[in-house]
Amino acid sequence: MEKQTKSRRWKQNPEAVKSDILRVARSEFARKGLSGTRIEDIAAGTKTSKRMIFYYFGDKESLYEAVLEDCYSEVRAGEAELDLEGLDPVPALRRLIEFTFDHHRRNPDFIRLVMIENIHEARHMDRMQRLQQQNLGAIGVVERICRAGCSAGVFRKDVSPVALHWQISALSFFNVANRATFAANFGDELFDEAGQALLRGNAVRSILCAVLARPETVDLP
Amino acid sequence: MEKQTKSRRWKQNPEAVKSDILRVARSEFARKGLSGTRIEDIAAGTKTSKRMIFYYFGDKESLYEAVLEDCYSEVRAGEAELDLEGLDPVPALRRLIEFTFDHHRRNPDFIRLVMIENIHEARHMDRMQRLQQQNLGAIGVVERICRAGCSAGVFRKDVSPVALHWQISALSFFNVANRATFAANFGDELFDEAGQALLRGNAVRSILCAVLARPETVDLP
DNA sequence: CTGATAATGGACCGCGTGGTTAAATTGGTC
DNA sequence: GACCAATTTAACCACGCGGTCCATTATCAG
Repeated sequence: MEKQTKSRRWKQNPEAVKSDILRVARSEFARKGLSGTRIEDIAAGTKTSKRMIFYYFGDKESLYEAVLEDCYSEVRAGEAELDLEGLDPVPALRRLIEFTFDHHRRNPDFIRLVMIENIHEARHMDRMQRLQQQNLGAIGVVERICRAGCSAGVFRKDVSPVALHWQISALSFFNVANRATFAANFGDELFDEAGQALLRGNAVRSILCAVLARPETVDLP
Repeated sequence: MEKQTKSRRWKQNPEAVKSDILRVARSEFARKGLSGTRIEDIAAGTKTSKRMIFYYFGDKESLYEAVLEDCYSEVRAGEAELDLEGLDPVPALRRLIEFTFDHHRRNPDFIRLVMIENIHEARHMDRMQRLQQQNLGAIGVVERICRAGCSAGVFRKDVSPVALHWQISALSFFNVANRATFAANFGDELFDEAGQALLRGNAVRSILCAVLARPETVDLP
């Protein structure tokens, strides 16, 4: 019984077809949204046909949800690569902020899918409870930093891990999500390398500063 | 020649019809996006017919642009009501942040339209240069505060007005735009009144703190 | 009143698009 | 080879929806 690895590879390969579809669908949905995407356009980018999309995913909405879940998992897996073990609270938090900022920049399709999901008031996301665990993990990182920082006395006693995560997300997310309109309104100076470095530095400074018990004791960038 | 005010009011009233259409269209586009919105749905909410929508606005995309411009003007007009005259830099900035935070919360449809416009990579917004002036006005407020704060020595010398505006927008915008997915992932505790007060206070603290030359000299909330 | 124009109503059209039906091919099993 | 289920192809369909045509009414100038 050497099925998956050998016999399947001869000609038919459903897994490959499915992930091929998911790949193309992700980019289409991210670019055009749920209603804006045409299944035929997805099929065109695939090695397979429109019919197969319905064969494997049922309908448009289910495909969209599969894409969302797929993309989310991948991104959360990427986040898991961040290692803060052994770092003191302040450098750990600094690194977390910088990492998140960069990570969001590297995953614009994910950001766009989340934007789109917000337009839909998270209707589909609500249904996928598989993500909840991974999300708790994301908060866990912040929580550990907060505990360490508080008990060491360097953080304010009243920092809220969720609010802190919110703040990190807000700056990192907005940077990618609203780039188009912000640039259209106020110019694109903030979006070249120098501008991005400035925003990233500002993010670190402002968040750290807000969290520290005595900001003046730490040198901020 | 008492046209607008009298004769028009008898039966026909194009301006009223147009603004009626705009009103309904705004809410539909904000909720469903450009491709997700059905003109017939707009018509259904109007006192007039689908036919008239095309009569006055030509096609769907033009209507969408009209909505965008209309909404933008209204919101920018609302912003103009903020009066910072006579305030010192620090309280002025604090008030600007609080005002923006609240103002965004009060205008979710505007936020959603901007989100949607970002999905479209600001394609339509680019074409409406009528907004540029109003946008410069928005930056002007920040600029004045910065100049005052810098020359008074209370702000860091290197604060960038555009970056500062970016930061204020980021927190205020994300708070409304990503409420759905954030709540789906991490719970809605941050979105009741207490949570919002916390986020608003954090926004003030972190931004102020990042801008001040010597944070420890000012009492932060 | 009359003629011209702006504003409506309502039926209508065409085609893009999500989704399906039915038949053919493939790979594995005995 | 015979048989079966999974996979794939190609043609097809229904209909929602953006947009239009044509006839009718309201308004105003003269």
